[in-house]
Amino acid sequence: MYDLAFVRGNLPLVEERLGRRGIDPSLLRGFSTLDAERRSAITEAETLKAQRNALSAEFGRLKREGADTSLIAAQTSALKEKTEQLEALAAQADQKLRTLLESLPNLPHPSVPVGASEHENICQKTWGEIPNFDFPARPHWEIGEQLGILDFERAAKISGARFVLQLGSGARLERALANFMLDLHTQEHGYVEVLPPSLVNSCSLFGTGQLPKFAVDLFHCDDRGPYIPGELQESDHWLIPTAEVPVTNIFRDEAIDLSCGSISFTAYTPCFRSEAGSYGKDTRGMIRQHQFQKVELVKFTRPEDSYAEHEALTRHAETVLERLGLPYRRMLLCTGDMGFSSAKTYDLEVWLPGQQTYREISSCSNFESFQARRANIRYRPAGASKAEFVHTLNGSGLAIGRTYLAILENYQQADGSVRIPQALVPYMNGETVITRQSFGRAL
RNA sequence: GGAGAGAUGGCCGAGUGGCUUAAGGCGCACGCUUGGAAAGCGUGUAUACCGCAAGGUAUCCAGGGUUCGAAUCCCUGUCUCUCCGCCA
Repeated sequence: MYDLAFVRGNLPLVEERLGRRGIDPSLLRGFSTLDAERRSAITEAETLKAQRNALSAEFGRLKREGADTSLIAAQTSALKEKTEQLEALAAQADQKLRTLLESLPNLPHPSVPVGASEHENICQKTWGEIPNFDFPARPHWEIGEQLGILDFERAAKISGARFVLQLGSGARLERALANFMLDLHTQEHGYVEVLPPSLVNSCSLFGTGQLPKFAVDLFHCDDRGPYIPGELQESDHWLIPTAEVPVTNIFRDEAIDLSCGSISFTAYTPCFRSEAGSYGKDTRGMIRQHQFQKVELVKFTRPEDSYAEHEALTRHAETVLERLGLPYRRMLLCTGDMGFSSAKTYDLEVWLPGQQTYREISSCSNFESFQARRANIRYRPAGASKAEFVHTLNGSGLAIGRTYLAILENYQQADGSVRIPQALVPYMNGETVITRQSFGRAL
């Protein structure tokens, strides 16, 4: 969400930047009228209220003196009616204005290339050697199922499509990755580990920008009744689509201390996504699941630090891939491919030999003050009397499921076994290769 | 799930219909005092919105209601605490 006064004072700029995102600037056409309507209604209503307050004080004085008060009582009653009408008018205009502003995506940073789709993203770097196998590279679902560590059929029986059951060394690999990533970020990159709730209320989802527009992408619990579109509650429950939501909302409605620099959190959580609208896409394997686990990086920074922190955070995510020896490239997303709340995003894409393609494994964004304004997260700049909105950033560091399958595909061997990257061996209790294993399945 | 008690400024806490945006204390900031510090004394200390400004409006958990007038009375909701039940 943008600052009202900023939009008012910079309408052409806002329209131009929205245009870059492919948003029709005529959306803002009603802004000026609505803004004027709102302001005049507020001014009038407040003038009347001031009169009413003065009369009420007078009433109290007369009452104490035992004088007649019937005239003033009648006057205030009449004023009250008029005031209420004007207030309703102001509230209506305010609501419309708010709805308009809340529906607009963040303005792209000037360094973001203009483009309509992912095809216009810019590759900024590539890292690592693409493996050259002397046997046909297989996709992870074949590798995992043959090793007995991934079971998609039974997961479908238990829960339905887009779930996976991990077993034995396969389950352990997931845990090893989580621990490896958390240790790296806490011990070498200065993040504080947090373990947030996996269910959040709708106010939190509004704060990070998922609500009200993207409700269909989320799982909603009906323990407090159905979701009424647009209604924000503090007591309903949604499954988190990413740890970004609970972690960014840690400081919702607070003023935090950034005098010593940024605050950095890392969190390992499950993530739940409805994947509505992705029917038939990535149906095989564990690329696109209703549930996956992710280690997330979140930063709260002063505005002047946020772009340097964005580069740092992205490097932190890249370091995970480099330590694991997984080839990747860094893409600077164009305006048309960025998420709703982001001002600038880098995607990290890992090489998947089984599919001969790069796939997104991390998305690192600077939201500037967009989320902070929605979630009301502020800080007091040194020497300033007024609190300002912080900048928030986050990135996957990394999505575990996709890291997992990248390891299966990049470290596969001719005999179907999978080597464990050196950095993970200590987390695998010394295991260096995953070989075929069975767990009660008739072989 | 049942019963009860609460929610007031950065913090503690007073306040049961008008003189309360809110006593008092703590904290913090500035000044005086001091060789320096502490103590002491004094002054100040929320946010948002409207307004060119003077100033005004709103906010005592949230939303409704009663009233000429609500922090205060009524209703609903949320959260916290205590006890009981159930439970990893």
